Amino acid sequence: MARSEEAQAFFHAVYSAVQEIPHGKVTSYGHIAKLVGTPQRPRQVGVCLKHLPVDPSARFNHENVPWQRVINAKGVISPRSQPEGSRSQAAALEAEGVVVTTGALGELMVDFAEYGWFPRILPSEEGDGLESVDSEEGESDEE
DNA sequence: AGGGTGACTCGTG
DNA sequence: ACACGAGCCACCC
Repeated sequence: MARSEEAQAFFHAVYSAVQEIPHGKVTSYGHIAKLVGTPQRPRQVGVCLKHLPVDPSARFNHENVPWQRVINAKGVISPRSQPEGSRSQAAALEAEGVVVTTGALGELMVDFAEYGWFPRILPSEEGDGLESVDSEEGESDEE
């Protein structure tokens, strides 16, 4: 294996958590990090998605992991080295009914109040089952 | 083998 | 409200 078993477990946990995001909803890198029990590593969550295999035969790949449903804490589709990346993410989200708006600076944004998925994280799940309670959140912000 | 980069966040000033 | 700095750590020179 190229990666340490520890890192591999992290990748696995992240991909599994992302698969829990409901169709037509979005969450943040930071929230995924909390779901897998490593709240101080939202950045590594980005690394995992960046390296998500395209190859359909891989255990986790672009087809079975809804990578497009993860955006940053500001409600913006994170800019990449390649502009097309964020564009295709926006397209993938719109394809499942998510409205993506364009800000003054060209940022591709999603309204968390409308599409956000931020289930409460129970202490007993931390770094273990990584299952989550899907409570209808009353996230109020963004405007 | 060593250092820079980045699909992030949060605390400060 | 915006700019920085620190923490994080797998990848890629």
